[in-house]
Amino acid sequence: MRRIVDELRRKGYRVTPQRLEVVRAIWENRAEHPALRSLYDRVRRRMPTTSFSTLYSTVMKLSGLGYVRLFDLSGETRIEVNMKPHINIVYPEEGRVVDVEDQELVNLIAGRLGLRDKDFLVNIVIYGGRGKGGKKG
Amino acid sequence: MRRIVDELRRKGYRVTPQRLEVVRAIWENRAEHPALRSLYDRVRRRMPTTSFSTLYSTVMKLSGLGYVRLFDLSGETRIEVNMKPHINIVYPEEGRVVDVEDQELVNLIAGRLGLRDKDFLVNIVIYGGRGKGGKKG
DNA sequence: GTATCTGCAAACCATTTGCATAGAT
DNA sequence: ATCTATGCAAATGGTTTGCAGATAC
Repeated sequence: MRRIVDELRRKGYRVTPQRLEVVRAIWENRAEHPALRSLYDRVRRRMPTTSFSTLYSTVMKLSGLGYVRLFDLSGETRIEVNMKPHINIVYPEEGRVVDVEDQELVNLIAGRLGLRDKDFLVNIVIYGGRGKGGKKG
Repeated sequence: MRRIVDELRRKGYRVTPQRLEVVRAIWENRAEHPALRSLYDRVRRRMPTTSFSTLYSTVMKLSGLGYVRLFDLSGETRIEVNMKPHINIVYPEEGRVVDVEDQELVNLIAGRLGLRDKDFLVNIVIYGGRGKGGKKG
């Protein structure tokens, strides 16, 4: 968090109020893996002079530096801050993503599938009831 | 496959040449979990008088009936035909999705996370090398 | 015969890009 | 002073929708 900001500065990137607020919002809302647009709403509450462009370029920078990971869910880009291989339970119908702390299971999966030295994320997508209606998961 | 077509007819949906070819293309290319657009290209090779609209509405129908499942990968909608809980290894950088047949591991995960009666899919997303560059996974 | 399907074209909408100005260092 | 960041506004691109004419039943 502060580490990220320092690292940015160290790498020659500039730390602007907008950027600072984007990083802060990502950090504070990391549990819900927010979509870019909902993150944007949050950021604007505290720093109204932030454009989506700025948020976007900041997120891309963080992703490129490996501080953040992006994945799609139902047509939106969502943010994952936990960079360690771990498990997410995904409820596409509700747009909800829940972190599961079970390193033992992660290791077990990695061992079983030969992912020992791989950088990976386990998304377990839970489909609603009957298989009716739902679109993209 | 033929089952699907019969089922469609039984439910009062009409089986047109275009629709037939869409179902066929989905089935034949199921292993690569094609994106809608690439599926469309395939369909047009055999049945040039098919619009994207038609493909789209057919896929949505199949999804609604529970014959097919849709998920996002790097901004595209991709198709999953295997409706049983199973494991997909996803390589977002290459846009590749590989089915893994390991029912034992699936059961193990389900047991461990209490997903016994849930309808789910395990997507294991493999991130490329350094964490640089890559965008959405 | 008629309710559904097809295909064209337009709408949608999150994302992505270009560029002139502002600002961090 | 310099070089990166900001924000506006336009472009992109896959998806989604509306509707008049065509077609499976």
